[in-house]
Amino acid sequence: MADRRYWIFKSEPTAYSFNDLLQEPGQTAEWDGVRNYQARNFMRDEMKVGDGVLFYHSSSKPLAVVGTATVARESYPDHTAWDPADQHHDPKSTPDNPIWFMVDIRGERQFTRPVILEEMKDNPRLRNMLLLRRGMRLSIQPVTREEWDEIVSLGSRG
DNA sequence: GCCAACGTTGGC
DNA sequence: GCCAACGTTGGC
Repeated sequence: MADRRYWIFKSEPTAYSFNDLLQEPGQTAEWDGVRNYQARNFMRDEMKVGDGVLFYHSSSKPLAVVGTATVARESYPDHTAWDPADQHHDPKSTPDNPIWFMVDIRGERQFTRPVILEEMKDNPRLRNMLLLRRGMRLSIQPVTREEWDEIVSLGSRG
């Protein structure tokens, strides 16, 4: 898969954790609720089935990448935007003219140990990671092959 | 709980 | 189209 791309998805584990993903049927879940255009564009325009996903726990202890997932379904409209009862309801989005999109991801591997944010900051190989940039709040970010390899390698150590 | 760094909204 | 006000994110 020469053109496989890599991403990092942030999630607050109190809202949805990596463990929650692993307990889904088929370990697969809709990544719904994203209401940021840049993150949407990544999902809608750039993600392909098979892309790698680093699963990052934000606003938690520890702040860390805890495992990997893969994109299991290419983007399609996020139906939660049409649901008035949903927390992420957006009346501007309709089935005829959807604004928000999502992909499905499938849990792949839980790390043998979390790769914590502090450690990532100290790692010269991750110096340029978007995640570590001041003020970078995007919940979905692209990750380079090198960054992916480094983090997966760190997370695979005993 | 604080607050910096955003993104969005809406008046003009 | 500008930009102040506001809301949110997310590390600290």
